[in-house]
Amino acid sequence: MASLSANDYLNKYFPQFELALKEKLAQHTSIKTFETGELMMQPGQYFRSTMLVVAGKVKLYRQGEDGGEFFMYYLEPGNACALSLICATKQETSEVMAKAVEKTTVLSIPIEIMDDLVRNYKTWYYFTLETYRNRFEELLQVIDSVAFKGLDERLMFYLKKQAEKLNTKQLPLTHQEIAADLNSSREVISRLLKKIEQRGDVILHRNYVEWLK
Amino acid sequence: MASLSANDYLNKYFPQFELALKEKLAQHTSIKTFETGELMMQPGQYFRSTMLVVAGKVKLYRQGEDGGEFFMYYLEPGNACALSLICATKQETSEVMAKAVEKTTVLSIPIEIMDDLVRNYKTWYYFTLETYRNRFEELLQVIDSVAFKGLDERLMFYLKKQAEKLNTKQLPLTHQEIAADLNSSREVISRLLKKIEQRGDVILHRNYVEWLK
DNA sequence: GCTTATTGGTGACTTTTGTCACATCGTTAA
DNA sequence: TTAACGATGTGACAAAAGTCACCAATAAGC
Repeated sequence: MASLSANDYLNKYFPQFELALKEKLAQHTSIKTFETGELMMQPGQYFRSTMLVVAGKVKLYRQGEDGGEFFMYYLEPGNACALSLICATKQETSEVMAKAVEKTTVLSIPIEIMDDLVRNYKTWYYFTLETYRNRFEELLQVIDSVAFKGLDERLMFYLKKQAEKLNTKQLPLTHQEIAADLNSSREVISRLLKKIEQRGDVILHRNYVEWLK
Repeated sequence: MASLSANDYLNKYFPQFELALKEKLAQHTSIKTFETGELMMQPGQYFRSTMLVVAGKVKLYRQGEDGGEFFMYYLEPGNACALSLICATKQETSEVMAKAVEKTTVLSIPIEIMDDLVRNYKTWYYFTLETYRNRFEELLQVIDSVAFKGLDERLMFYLKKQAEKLNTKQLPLTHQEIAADLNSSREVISRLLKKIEQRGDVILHRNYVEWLK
């Protein structure tokens, strides 16, 4: 695949941006890529730029003091990292981990032009609001599932979200990985998956789970 | 107490706003009050204005399908509701409950002038960013405590936050109320509080808990 | 005063979740 | 081919949290 220019990416994944904004961004952004598994962001790190995802997939998760993980949500092409929008502007540090789960490409926007963008490009301003709102709501959903539901329901919620985001019924997840994302243990997840399989909502295979709904 | 004008409130609780912004707001906002216990916002409701809290205290919490509650955070004078900033702009509905826990006064800003504010008043723009960031971080802390900690630690975290926000060591909370906020049950909370008392971190009284740290 | 409602305490039990120990089955690399 | 490793299954047990039943102390109303 021939590599695309910033302008190509903007046209494809950010069509709602006004023309002048796309031109401005094309002039000032640089394209960065991350390999599968590469850490893009970690607690305590400062931002010097904000990032628009244009290829791949980024996993955002919280890290517990004991080293445990807790999955929050994915970012896909067309998304921006809400935290980098905030932190870049205010020069504060991040509180979450971001990891590329596929080879990922981002447009890197230097913080110097953020002020200009928000002030002079209406579609940028709406985009940032939209971004905040979407991430906020995803966090609220995560809170819901942890606060009000048992592990079995959380697991269903998790699998459903994976099927939607990965856009396939064959979820390439081991029980161990699922357990890590839900901050639980492998055995418990295995048992719950069995129960869900007996109910007919999934079929279990080696190295993947088939989602039937 | 003689009632204050919008301008008085702005000078007192939003001193960082530039002069022109304060004048603008004073012209266009109305003052609203809510009685203790009054519901200010509930899921499914549309916003026609955004609110700046200038007196009292507002409790934000999530409501589960089963009717359970789950405390998120308080808003105090000087705070704005992040959700109302977003929702008002986008004319979408709220996902959380907000309740006045004291007699509360807010400045109500009509959505019509929001665009103008963000575009023409730098201090407003920074204020909204700050608001988003703070609420986001509070949510992350809540997620941390639910995802990684047992109920005993969550209880400590909760009491600590109450002591800070209510600015007193005598926390006016019954065990039943605490249980509701943490979406647990009264007996469990009673037992954990006893344990914490034996450790010397609190003293239990009727209708209040004395925080010793 | 007396009655009643609210608040808090406690034991016994169940359910959910986590942990440990091991077994099994595929896959992969030497 | 065989040893090693990773993924999964499973039983036994422990710990955490929720539930039920009931009691005692305090406060509020009549």
